[in-house]
Amino acid sequence: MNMTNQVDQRSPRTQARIIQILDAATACFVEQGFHGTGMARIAERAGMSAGHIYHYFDSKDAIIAAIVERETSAHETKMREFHLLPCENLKHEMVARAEEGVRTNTDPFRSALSLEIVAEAKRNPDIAERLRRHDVIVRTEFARLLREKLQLDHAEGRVEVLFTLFDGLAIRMLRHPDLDQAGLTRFFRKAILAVLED
Amino acid sequence: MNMTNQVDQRSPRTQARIIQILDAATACFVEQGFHGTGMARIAERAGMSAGHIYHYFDSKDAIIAAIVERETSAHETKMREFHLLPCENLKHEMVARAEEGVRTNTDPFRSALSLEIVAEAKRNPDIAERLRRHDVIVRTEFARLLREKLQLDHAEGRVEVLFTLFDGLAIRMLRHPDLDQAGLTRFFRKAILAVLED
Amino acid sequence: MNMTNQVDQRSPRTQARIIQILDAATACFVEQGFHGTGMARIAERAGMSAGHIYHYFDSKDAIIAAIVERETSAHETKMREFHLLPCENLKHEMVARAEEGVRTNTDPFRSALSLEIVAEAKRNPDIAERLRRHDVIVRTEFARLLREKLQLDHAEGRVEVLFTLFDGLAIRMLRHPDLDQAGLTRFFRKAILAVLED
Amino acid sequence: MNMTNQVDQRSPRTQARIIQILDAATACFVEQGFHGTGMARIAERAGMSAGHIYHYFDSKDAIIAAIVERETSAHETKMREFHLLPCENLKHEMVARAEEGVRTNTDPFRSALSLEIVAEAKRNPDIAERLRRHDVIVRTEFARLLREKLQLDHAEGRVEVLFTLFDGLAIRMLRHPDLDQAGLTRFFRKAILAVLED
DNA sequence: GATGAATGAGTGTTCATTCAT
DNA sequence: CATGAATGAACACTCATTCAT
Repeated sequence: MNMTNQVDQRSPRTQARIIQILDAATACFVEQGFHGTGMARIAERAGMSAGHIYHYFDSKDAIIAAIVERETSAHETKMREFHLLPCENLKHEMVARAEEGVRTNTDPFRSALSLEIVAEAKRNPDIAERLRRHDVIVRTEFARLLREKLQLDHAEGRVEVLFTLFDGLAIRMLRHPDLDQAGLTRFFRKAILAVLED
Repeated sequence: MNMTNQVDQRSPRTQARIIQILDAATACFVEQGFHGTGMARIAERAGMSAGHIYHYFDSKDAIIAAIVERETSAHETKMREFHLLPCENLKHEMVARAEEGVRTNTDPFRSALSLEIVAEAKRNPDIAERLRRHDVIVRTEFARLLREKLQLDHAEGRVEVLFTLFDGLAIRMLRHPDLDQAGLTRFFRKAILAVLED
Repeated sequence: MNMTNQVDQRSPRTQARIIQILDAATACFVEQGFHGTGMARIAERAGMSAGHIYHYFDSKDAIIAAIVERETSAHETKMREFHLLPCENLKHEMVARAEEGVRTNTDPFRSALSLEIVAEAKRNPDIAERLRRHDVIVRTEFARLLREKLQLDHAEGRVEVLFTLFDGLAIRMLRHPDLDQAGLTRFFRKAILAVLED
Repeated sequence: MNMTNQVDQRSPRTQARIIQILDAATACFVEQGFHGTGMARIAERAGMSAGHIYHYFDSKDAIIAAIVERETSAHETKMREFHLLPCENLKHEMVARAEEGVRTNTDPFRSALSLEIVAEAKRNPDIAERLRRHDVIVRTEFARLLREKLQLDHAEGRVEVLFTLFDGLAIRMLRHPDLDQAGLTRFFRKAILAVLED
């Protein structure tokens, strides 16, 4: 069901190297953007030579593809947890999780990474395709949740608005880095509840 | 108070040239992104030589800065129109405008441009600063509107959520280009109304 | 009939630049081979920056392609001169020209260039194709000459051997740079005459 | 007198490894050229790791040097066989062997290898030197043969032309891969006989 | 004003070679 | 003996920017 959870055939050392590179690259991309980051800088931060990165990744593009894979994979796992929740009080549980989601998505690092991925998707069709495949999955599953567990009609439209809200946070943080999270969360909750209403 | 409304000292010809360049660059950036667009391409599209662009702009960065200026300026003007609306039925008028806003923000060209600017802000502090200055203005004015004309408390928090919704649309379009706009709009309206409720 | 003799649309300055680059590249390739020569060295020798070469040629490969074009073109012109010779004593004229050809093909620069092109053809299919197209032309024309003006049968086979002899000179020079040209020419003539005999 | 016939001090296993590497490298060089072949590819084809090749060869250059050594050595052995032939009918035997030589030298693999070596000699003085030392040997011996067994004067000049013919075949094959070998051979023979004539 | 020739620093990427294991 | 991780120098090529004309 989830190909990314396959047993990794690579040696522990190789896996560690890959994580080193991915972490270094993620940090660089967050700070300076994909195009603003040279392979040399990623290499330096990952503690290896630039040339050696090419033993693990075919190209710079392959690095961001792997980062996207890691992020979307984690996100899908998170989303899947909703299905395990009990039906009763699901709505309030969702609101609680949404509040946690606001905290996560307003984290400067996460929001910056999110934006960087989206920006790269704009000019890299492979990244765009990954993002869309991922979106289909979480969108469909989430709509099914609303339909089956909350007996809501027009689930797709509701999901679009909910996802729009969370997507918007990354840009919001960029425009207003010092926003009052408490004030935001208060009405975020109201908006979500309104979207989840009959 | 508004520097962008200063009488433009430049000759009409010069102004026309500048608009040519800005339009060409905007189109290029939307299609291929800021870093994917070379000065040569902008020049070609603007119908002049690459070198000549430097008579009007100091650098490539200055071009995107001018594009951002133009966009934020237009946006501020749009926002200011709300103050001219009659108090009665203001809420419904706002919802109506919001629906128009959804149409605008989901337009492929506008959403792409919006995203491109945001992406550039991530690595260009000058652009980020412009975006933030602009955000302060529209945020403050819009909050004042809610406070004074709709007698709403916690206006800042409400504004954050409203702006988050609109910002989110550009990303949403990227992730799900074929989304059903009608379904989205229906719950978008519900969310907005909830945020504007006492 | 000869596309390379079309009126050159390029400005004299551009033409001069192209010749500069071609001459510099030819010299470099002769001395250090195609793969042993960096763009920087060609640029230095041509008296311009490396980057600027790309205003005139799309790639390093395009440079060698142009060199091959220039060489084959000149060679075809040379070959075509045979058709203008009077029929009587044509055979002796050919032998005389052959002796001149030995001098040309044993010139260190020419033989080295010739070898470099052939070497490059081995791994660059585009170059190989150019060489083959050129060979078809000169081979066919030369065979026709033998057939029509010298009334020789099996003209193709004779041409192959004659061309083999001249092609061999470049390698011969590499293996024995100090060879006695007079001694060689003496028997070269005998071989040619034998091939041209009834 | 002949260093290549020294008793090989290396263990049979080592010798086998070296042959593996040499065969793999030869095949790679023929297919993709010396510069187009990476050590990784040679290693893969030889069935060992890239690093391990350096236990047997000091460098990539050393591999091609060894290939040249192997080729020239075999060629010298072949040439030496002429001395064992009876004097009578030697000329016709030589022509017969020449025809076999045409077949060998027009073999795609052999001609490609031959050209690759020559190309490498152009930029690697060590290879050039090996080729020249080898040429001195076979040239001298062959001239002695013509002088002593066929009573020919100007043996050196005759040898140059004969060798030029055989060297030319590799290039000829590149320029005209589909040439009619029978037609070529017919006049090849005539040329050789003419060169061997009093 | 307007051109486009020219620069040069910077890019991602390759690959022969080394060496710890 | 054998591996393959690791290096680093080299490479072709791009592009914003300048400037003589």
